[in-house]
Amino acid sequence: MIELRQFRQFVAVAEELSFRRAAERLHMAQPPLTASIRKLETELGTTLLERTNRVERLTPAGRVFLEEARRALAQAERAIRDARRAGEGLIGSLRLTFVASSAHSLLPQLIRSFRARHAEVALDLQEASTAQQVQALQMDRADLGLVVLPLADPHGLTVVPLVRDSLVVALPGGHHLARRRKVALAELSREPWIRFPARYGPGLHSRITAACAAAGFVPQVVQEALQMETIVGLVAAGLGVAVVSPAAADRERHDIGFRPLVGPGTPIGYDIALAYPRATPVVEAFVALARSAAADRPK
Amino acid sequence: MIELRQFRQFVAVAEELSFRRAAERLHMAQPPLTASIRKLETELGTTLLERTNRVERLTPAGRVFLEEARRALAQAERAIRDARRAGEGLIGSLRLTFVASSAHSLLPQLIRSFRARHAEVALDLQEASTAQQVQALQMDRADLGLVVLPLADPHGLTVVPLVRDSLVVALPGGHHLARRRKVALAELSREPWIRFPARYGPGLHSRITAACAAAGFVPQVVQEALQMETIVGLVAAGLGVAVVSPAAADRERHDIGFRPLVGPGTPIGYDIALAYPRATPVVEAFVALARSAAADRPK
DNA sequence: ATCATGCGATACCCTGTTCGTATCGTGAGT
DNA sequence: ACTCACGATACGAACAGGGTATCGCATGAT
Repeated sequence: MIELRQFRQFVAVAEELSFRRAAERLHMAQPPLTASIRKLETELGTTLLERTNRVERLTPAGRVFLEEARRALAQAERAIRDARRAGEGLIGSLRLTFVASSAHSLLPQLIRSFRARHAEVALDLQEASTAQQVQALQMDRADLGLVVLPLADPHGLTVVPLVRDSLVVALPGGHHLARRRKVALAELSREPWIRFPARYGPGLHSRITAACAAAGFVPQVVQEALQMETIVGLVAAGLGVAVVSPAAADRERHDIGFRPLVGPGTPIGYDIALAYPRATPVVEAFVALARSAAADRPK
Repeated sequence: MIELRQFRQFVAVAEELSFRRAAERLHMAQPPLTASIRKLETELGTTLLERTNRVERLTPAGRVFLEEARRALAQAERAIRDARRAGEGLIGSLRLTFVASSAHSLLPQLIRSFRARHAEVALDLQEASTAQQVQALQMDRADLGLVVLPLADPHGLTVVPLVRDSLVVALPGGHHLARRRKVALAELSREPWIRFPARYGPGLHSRITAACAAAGFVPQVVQEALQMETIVGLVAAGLGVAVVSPAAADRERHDIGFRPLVGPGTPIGYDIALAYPRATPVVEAFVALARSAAADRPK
């Protein structure tokens, strides 16, 4: 059976047109090279070199073989290189799902730094609720999910908590609660609420609703809005208060204030985590990157 | 260094998803196969298979490597196959030159039968005088030439005589020489001649001129013509006689006759031969074919 | 729960191949 | 004619690849 070694050896001889120089290039002695080429010719059933006392030229078969052998060597190289790069997560694809609430702060940052280092990984991004993501991950329709904890059924999934966001309440300027350093959830029981619709980020939505129920009230929602900008605007206009992720606090202005929201004593928070069914190199690379990004991030 | 054997082994394992079955397919025992794949993974610096107790699936790197390895194997196969076929003269190219006088009888027949057996050989046909061909062959501008003997300077060329054509003289119907079985060249000394122009087949042209000189006369050329049809027509019309190759005798009609031309006793002939500087497989195949075609051919 | 089955991993040995060293034969250039 | 350079040949040593026997372990059946 003909091996790549013989390809490499023949290419060297063909390019040098000298057994001696080719042997040098291959870091081997000349006699075994001669023998190897001879064996190759026998196996091919044709002569590749026109020999006199020295190598004169290639035969037509030699010219054909040289060209095709070079291609084969290049393709073998490519196979090896690509496998290595795939092993390092440098090429391949990543089907990443994410909760809507991460789309405005955490996700863009992660995507940017991942793209910078793994430009050749094809990213397939898909927004989905945490429950949908768990299903997708378990059914091999996604590789990695950015979810809100806790997971109802984390069976077969590795879960890596990334950041704990404490919720904040957005208050209109001059609101009586705005004088406080922090606001208890129960204090919002009689305030008019502005919320994201439930279908947009059901995980976070239901967490808040559950927390309110635990505090003994049902939020009085006077308005729903999809865009963070809209919500902030409505709050600033005095229509009501809004419980939002701290990412929204970037939009601090004179006519709106953000205050930490606390439950019975402790901040009301929600954990964002990465979940995946199998640790492929690409997944591991992304997780490692996300971990360090999360560590850098001020709580 | 990674070898094709490892490619083949991995492809087998990846396709069977079982070391045992793959080993069977490869006609080897399972333990060395396991060891070989392990070594491959070490050399690649990445794992290719997800193993539990058995082979579960390919890793992303494994999928990449499988695809690229298949391509590499296919390319290696192609290299081997093409080298073999080139060695048998089944692929490649042939730069064939030929004298104009062969273009109407011998050449087409050779080309046809060569093409039938060597369809994938690229034929590069070029008409040239014998002297030009000799030069082209010696300067590696042609691989094989169909020439008229003798060669002035056959240095470095192998010459294979193919056929000896005896010249014939074409006579108008009713011409006084038409009653003869054969005609001596000297008898044409006072006849009006119709000839090919000298630039069209100088080899044969000069042979005839030389033969006339040896017979003590210079042909009285009343008309030159390029096409065999034209010459035959002019002879039939009684304008003169023409010395032509016997291939023209196919055009025998009631108003024209063809008679063998003899010198002092012997037929005046000319030898057509193949000449080549190097015996490549394609050249050898063509020469072998031409020899057997010439042998079959009635003199 | 226990046991049988099947698969891959490990341990060990052997054979064939491949490479290195030494040397020879032979054309080409001086 | 002689020398030089190159490829071919001969032979020995090291190694890698493959074979056999066996183990550990997960899965599925009883």
